[in-house]
Amino acid sequence: MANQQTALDTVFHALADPTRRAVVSRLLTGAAPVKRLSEPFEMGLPAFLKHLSVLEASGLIHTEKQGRVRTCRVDAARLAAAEGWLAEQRAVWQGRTDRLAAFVESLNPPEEKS
Amino acid sequence: MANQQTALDTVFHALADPTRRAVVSRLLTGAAPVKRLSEPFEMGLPAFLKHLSVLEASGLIHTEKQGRVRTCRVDAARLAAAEGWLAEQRAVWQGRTDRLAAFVESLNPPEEKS
DNA sequence: TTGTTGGTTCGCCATATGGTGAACTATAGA
DNA sequence: TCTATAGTTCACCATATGGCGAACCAACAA
Repeated sequence: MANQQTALDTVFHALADPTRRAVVSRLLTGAAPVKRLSEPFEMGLPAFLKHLSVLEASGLIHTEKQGRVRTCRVDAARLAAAEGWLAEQRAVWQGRTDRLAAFVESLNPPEEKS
Repeated sequence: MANQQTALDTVFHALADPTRRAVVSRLLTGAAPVKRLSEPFEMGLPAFLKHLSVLEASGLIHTEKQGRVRTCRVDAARLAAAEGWLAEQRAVWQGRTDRLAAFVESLNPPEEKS
């Protein structure tokens, strides 16, 4: 699972940037070539390509070159991995607060609210 | 919402490190003082404190000092914010694939599978 | 009062990140 | 064939990150 941990590292790191989150959001509505993706942003292409490579290294997107255009598409499974970790954590926390609530109730039996 | 975007930046960045994720996980089972939290890790206290301050800056944890011990506790709402963004994205993607499936079906009417 | 313990601060270091501009390659189209 | 376009690579820069050791402060305990 050390591998998985590294995967979470790179996925969360990739998402920790508004440009990259915007790209992911955009790609979720459909694949797109690099230039089209880069248009909404102020930065130059080299900087934008770095963002793309961070995203690709994280597995959040895959790219494929055909002729002179490179098409990018998102890998929703990776997003799900991040969401999964968070859901796990929430489950732990909810379990704890549920037990806490039960404990408090056991100390202080709930009154019937009329 | 620019503020929220910044909040997502810091939350995802905070989660992009195994040490910090472990601390969050640990704190979800209950509050703890700094030293106890730091014990499982190899690094020195100064380095560990930096991780804590990253977590605190992101709002994922809050700390409070009483006497000479500083107690840390998690803020589950921030975790939920990150999970919320991911859930939103998944909804977009699912909406798209649902529409895609509908479109494909409209082209190629489904056969009744016996 | 004198240790010991929990935490903090400081200066330092190596590396990673996020951006730039300029030069370059390779394909598509006229 | 010529040219415009999509993308890539390179060298460079400023700042952020993640770690260290050493010195330091403050509070509890003996």
